Amino acid sequence: MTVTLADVAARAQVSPATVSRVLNGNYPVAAATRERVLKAVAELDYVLNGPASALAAATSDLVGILVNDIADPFFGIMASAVQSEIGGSAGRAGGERLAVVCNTGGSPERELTYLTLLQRQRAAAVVVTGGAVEDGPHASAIAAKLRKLTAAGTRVVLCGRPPAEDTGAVALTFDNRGGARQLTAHLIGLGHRRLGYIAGPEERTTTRHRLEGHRQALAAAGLEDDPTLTVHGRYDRRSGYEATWDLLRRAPDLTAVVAANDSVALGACAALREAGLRIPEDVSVAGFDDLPFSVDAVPALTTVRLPLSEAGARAGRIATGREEPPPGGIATVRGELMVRGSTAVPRG
Amino acid sequence: MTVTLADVAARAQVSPATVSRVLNGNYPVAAATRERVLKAVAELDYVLNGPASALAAATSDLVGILVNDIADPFFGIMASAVQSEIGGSAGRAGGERLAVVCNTGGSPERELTYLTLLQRQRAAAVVVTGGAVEDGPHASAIAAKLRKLTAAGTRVVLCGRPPAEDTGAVALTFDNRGGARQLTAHLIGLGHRRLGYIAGPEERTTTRHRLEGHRQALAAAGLEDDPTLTVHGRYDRRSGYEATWDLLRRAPDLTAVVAANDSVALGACAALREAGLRIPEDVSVAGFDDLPFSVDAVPALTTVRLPLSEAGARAGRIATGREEPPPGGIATVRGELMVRGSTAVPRG
DNA sequence: TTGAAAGCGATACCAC
DNA sequence: GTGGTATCGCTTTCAA
Repeated sequence: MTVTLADVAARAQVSPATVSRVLNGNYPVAAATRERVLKAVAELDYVLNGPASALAAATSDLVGILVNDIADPFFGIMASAVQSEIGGSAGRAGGERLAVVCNTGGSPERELTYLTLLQRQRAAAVVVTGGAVEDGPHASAIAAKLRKLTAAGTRVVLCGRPPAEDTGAVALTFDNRGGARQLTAHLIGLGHRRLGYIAGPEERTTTRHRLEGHRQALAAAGLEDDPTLTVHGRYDRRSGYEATWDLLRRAPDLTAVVAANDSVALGACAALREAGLRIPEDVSVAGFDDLPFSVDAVPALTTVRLPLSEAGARAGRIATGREEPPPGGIATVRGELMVRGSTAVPRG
Repeated sequence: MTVTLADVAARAQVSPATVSRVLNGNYPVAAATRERVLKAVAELDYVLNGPASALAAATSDLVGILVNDIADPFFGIMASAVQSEIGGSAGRAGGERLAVVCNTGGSPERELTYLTLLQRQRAAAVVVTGGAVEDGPHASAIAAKLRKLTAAGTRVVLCGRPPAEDTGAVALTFDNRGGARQLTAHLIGLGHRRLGYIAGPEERTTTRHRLEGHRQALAAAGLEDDPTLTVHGRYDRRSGYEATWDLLRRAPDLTAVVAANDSVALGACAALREAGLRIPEDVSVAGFDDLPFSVDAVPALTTVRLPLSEAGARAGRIATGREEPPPGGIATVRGELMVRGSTAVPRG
């Protein structure tokens, strides 16, 4: 029924071993023989059997990419960069690697499930993106899994997530603390004194780090860290919308809102407009990530632009062994403050 | 080194066959035996070897999802829906299926490459999303590949792409023509007479269909189809931005712009604002897709909302055999016109 | 440079 | 309900 390597061998009048060698290209084969084999492959329309190949070779050419939310361009941009980087170069059996983008929905359980699935597939590499959940048992279960993966020869790269101790995983982390500090400091420099802060989910590392940076900036300016000005929510638009109404209720005198993420910032803008406030005349909005559409949505937005593509590309290269991991296995990638004319108009 | 099924069998004092049955759960096994096996699995921390399993069973639990641009939320939303639908139910070997999201970048070559890669992996199903390229040789090469996939038992579902003849692929198509007709008719109903149209890439099916719908609406209203009012570009923001400037140069008197896609619409808005025009007072903007962020970016946008999640979910269910394919293998999914208060203010 | 043959690890058929 | 075992298709020594 299906064409096998043996069929190709028969047709080309060579042994299966030779066909395998031609296909994998990592072995000397006489030019004439190679021609004959390639011809047979084409004529029979032969397609290598991936599972059989992976079984025999004890590795596959799958590369897993874990993302929290595939519908969020933040991850889409990173995943895209990783993928184009790993797909490019030649690998085994046909030269192409298959990138597997897995959507965890931010749930540690699904993250673990996907890691197991990739382990089962004997993935060549795994890139885990996005902030981690800081819950103890989950974190250690994931660390244990990462350890097993690296032990089995799978390269593991954490992209935009803090290093995992003793796992053998390489980490490219974003400077979330520093970025948030810069962002808030900029607003304070403009004259803002009452700043609302919309944070992400409580137990995430990104949430905590960004919040810490925000507080550092407040402290550095001698401003009080009024707890009523901080609201937690999810990393999405709706959450930003609701949190902003919440903030306006609690502190009608605020003049700026810092959002821990671009989607959240968009929701904040929607709420502000609905409340009859003008951006940036009445309230300045600032956010993290700087996704392309935010430029259109909020022309005056001030953001910290994270180098998603660069980080993703680098993660992809490290995952495929085309770039040396950073010394110590950890590198910190810094964001850039993007100012698009936000102004300070302390109200009242 | 690595733990195999045989090791588990030895430890549980049963045969490999029994372990396999317990793991796959599709065979009667005595409760006591099952317990013992599960215990051994846990103790040895055994992980099934996917490739070996796929080889022996002649199928894998991989499901491929092809998208044109993973950084575009349009595809992210669909992919997310497909994935959550296929991951949900129990399958073989552990109950989980692995969704493989592949980024083709809109290139037919890469599409073909990925289909081959999935064929090589003996994927259980493939969901191909987004418009197809209408180029003859490519189209037929892809059709041939789809035919081979279905012949090999892989379920193929086209989601948001026109049916492929005689391939055995199920098609869920969006009513792009009808949607575009509705959209343009709505604007005409508001009083607009000079409408710019920003189309997608020339050779795409979605581009052509949406443009046809637009023209049908113009014709129905007895309006001339001025070719200078139509501009082609890519399906992204930048393209919308450039095309809009182009349109404004050619036809300064236009009062509405229809964009073939949401990202394009955002770019159009940016250009209009930059040109000093107000939306919707001076120019009304209308678009396709209705992505979440567009609500914030362009509160007055009129769009055709495509049911991306529903279509994706349905594609996922069909791909996993949990929903019957539509009669004839083709179903048309209709979009909904979303009006957010765009107005007609014929200028001049 | 090429061929022969021994696995790789799980599945599923056939007995018992 | 459970065990034995041929088999899946390819890779990779080892020889020639």
